[in-house]
Amino acid sequence: MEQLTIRQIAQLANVSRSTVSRVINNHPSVRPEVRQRVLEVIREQEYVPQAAARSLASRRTNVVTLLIPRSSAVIFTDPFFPLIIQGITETCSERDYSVMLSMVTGLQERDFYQRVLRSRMTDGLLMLSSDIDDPVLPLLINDQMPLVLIGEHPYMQPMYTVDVANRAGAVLAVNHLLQLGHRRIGAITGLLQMKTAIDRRDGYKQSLLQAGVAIEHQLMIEGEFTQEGGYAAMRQLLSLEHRPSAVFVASDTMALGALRAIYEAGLHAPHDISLIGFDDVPGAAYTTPALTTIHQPIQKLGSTAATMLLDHLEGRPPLQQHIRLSPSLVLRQSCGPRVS
Amino acid sequence: MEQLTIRQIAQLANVSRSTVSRVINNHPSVRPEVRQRVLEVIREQEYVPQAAARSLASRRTNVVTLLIPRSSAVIFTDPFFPLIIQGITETCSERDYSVMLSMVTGLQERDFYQRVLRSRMTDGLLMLSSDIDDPVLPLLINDQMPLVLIGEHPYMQPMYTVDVANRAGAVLAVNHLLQLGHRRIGAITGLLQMKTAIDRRDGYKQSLLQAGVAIEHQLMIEGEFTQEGGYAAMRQLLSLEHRPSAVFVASDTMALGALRAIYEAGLHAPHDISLIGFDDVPGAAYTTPALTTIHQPIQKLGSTAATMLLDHLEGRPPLQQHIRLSPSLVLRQSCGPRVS
DNA sequence: TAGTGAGATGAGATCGCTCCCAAGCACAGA
DNA sequence: TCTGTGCTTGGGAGCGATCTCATCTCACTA
Repeated sequence: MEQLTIRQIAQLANVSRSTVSRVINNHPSVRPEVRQRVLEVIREQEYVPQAAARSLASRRTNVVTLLIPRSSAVIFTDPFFPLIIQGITETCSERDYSVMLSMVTGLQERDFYQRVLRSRMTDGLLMLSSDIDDPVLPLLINDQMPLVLIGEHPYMQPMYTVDVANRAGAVLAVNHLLQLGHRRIGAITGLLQMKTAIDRRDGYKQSLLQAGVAIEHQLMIEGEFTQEGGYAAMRQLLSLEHRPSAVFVASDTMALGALRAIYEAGLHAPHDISLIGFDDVPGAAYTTPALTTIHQPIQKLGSTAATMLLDHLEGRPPLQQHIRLSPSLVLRQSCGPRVS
Repeated sequence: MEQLTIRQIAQLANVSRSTVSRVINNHPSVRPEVRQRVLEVIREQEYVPQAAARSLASRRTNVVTLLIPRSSAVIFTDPFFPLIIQGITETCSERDYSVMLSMVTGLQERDFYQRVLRSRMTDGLLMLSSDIDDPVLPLLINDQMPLVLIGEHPYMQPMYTVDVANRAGAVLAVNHLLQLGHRRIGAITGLLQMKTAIDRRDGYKQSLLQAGVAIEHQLMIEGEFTQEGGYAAMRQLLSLEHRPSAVFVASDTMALGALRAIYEAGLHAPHDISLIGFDDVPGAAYTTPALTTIHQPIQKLGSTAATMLLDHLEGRPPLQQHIRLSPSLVLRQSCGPRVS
C-alpha cells in the first residue's frame, strides 16, 4: 500500500497541486470538467490526503475529543456512556470528524491538558460534566477551547452546554407518585457534588412542596450513582421506623440496587413499596418488576452536543448556546397506588 | 495561548532545534547539563510539540483506533464495552498514546477504511471481533495494518488476538449445573454468526457429552445478545412440554431478559429453574436473584490488547501472539440443586 | 605528538499538504 | 481595439517537527 501524494495525483490529472487541493476541499473555483477529471483520478487511485500534512498546513485536525473526567470514570459502566458515545460518533462520522476518547483519571489532569490541547491534536472538546469542583473545566474555559459541556454547571459558564431538564424530570417522577396517592415519598439522590444529582433532588423537593407535602430530610438519602449506592441507600430507608411507601431513585442503575434491597428485605415492589427511576437505560424494562422511570434521550444528548461543537468549529455558531432536552415518563410495573 | 515552536525553545536554551528534538525524543547523545537546560525551558514555556508536524516528519501518530464493527454496535449498550474501553484507554494513556473511537456502521465500512487507514491517522487498530462474516477484517489483514483482534475468528488469522477462553468458561458453567444434579439443561446461545457464541455453545455441548448427557437440540435456543433476545429465548424454553431444570445463558445481558421471562411465567429462580450467566457484568450482582455467572476479566482484555499493540508498534513484538484469558465461576443465588 | 574514534552538535532537506498571490484568459463594455 | 473584471489556474512559501550527515571536540592510545 504505497501511498500517492497530492503531487502525483496532480500529475495524473494533468493539473497543479493547487487544483487538486481545491477539489478536495470543495473550493468553488474549479471548472466542472476539471473537477470531474480530478475526482476520477482520486477515486481510481484511492487517494486520501494525509491527515498530518493536512493539519499542519491548515491548522485544523478534524478531530474532536470526548473528555470523561475522573469522577465519571468510576461509574463509566453505566449504560449511559455507550449511548452518549454512540450519539457522538454517529454525528461526527457523518460530518467527517473523528472522535478521540480521553478518560482523565487521577492526577493526570494537567498532563492530559498539556498533551492533548497544546499538541493541537483536537479541534474541540465534548466534556461530560461531573463533579462540580472538577479542576479541568476552569482551565478549559479559561483557554477558550471550543467546548460543549454535556450537563450543566452551577456557576461556571462554558460557551455551550447540552443537558436534560433534570429538575423537570424529577418533578415528573414525583408527581406520578403523588398522583398514585403516595405522600410519604423517599428519595435516593446521587452524590450532591454533581449538578445532575442536585437538580434531580431539587425537582423532588419542588414537586413535594407544590403538593403541600412537607419535606423530611431523613427520607432523602445520598448515595453513589451505582448499584451499590442504591442498595445501601434503600436499606437505610427501609430501616426507618416509618418507612416511605414510594421512593424516587435518581438513576436506574441505583434503582437496580434498590430493588435488590427491597427483595432482600422480603418486600415486593410495587406492592409494598413503589419505585421510580431515572434514565431509562436499556435494562430498565427487564428488571423485576420492570422499572417505571424517566426517559432521557441519551443518544440525542450526544448527537446534539456533537452538532453544536461541529457547527461552531465550522464557523456557523449554533443559535442556542444552551440546550435542554425534555425527559418523559415511562410507565412500567414498579409503581402502584398507595395501599395503607 | 500562543504556541512556541521548537525553534524558539532552541533559541531560549541556546542550542539548535536538533538538540531540542533529541531531548524530546530521549536520544542518548545529549550532554546531561544541556539536556537539563532544555528540559527547564520546555517546562517553563509549557512547550508541547505539535502532533501534526511530528507525525508528518516521523510517520507515526501515537494514535491507535478502537474499531467497533456494525454488528457489535447494536449491542453497544452492553456493559462489556465501557469496561473494555476503560482497559484500553488506561494502558494507552500511560504509554502516551491516544485512543480514537470508530463505530463502523452500515455501509460506511469502506469509507471508514479509506478515511482512517489511508489518511494515516492511526498507527494501529484494536478491533472488537463480531460477526464472522464481517467484511472489514479481511481488508485489514490484507493490508498488513498492525491489528489486535479482541476475540478470535474461526479461520481468519490476524497477527494478534486476545480472547477469553469462552469454551472453557461454558464448560465451567455447565459443569456447575451438572454438579447440582441437573441433567436436563437448556442453553440460550448468542447468534451463531459470532465466534463467541459458537465457542460458548460448544463448551455447553462438551460439558454435557463428557458427563454422558445426550444433547437435545430443542433445548438449545439461539437469540440475540440482548435482554430481548434472552427474554424471547427463555419463553421458548419455558413453553416446552418438558422444560429444563437449569439453563446456561451465554451472556448476563441475555440472562436479565431470561429472568424476566421466568418471573412472568410465575416461576422463581433458583427454586423452579436454575440460571447461570456469562460475563459477570457489574449489574449481575444486583439482579433478583443475584446471578451466578462466569466472570471474564473484561477490563484486562482491553489492557492486554492495548499492550500487545503498543509493544508491536514500538518494535518489541509480544512473545505470545494469541492470548487467552481465563474465566472463573462466580457463585451467587440463581442456581440451586435440582428438585424433582 | 599525532592519529583515531566516539560522542555531541548544528544545518539543511524533507514530510505532504494549504493558502496567498500573481498570472492567464475570456468576455463585456466603452 | 483596448481596458477592466471575474473566474481559473499554477507556483512558491510556509506549517513545525524529524532525521541524515557533516563537523567539531575531546579523550585516549600508540
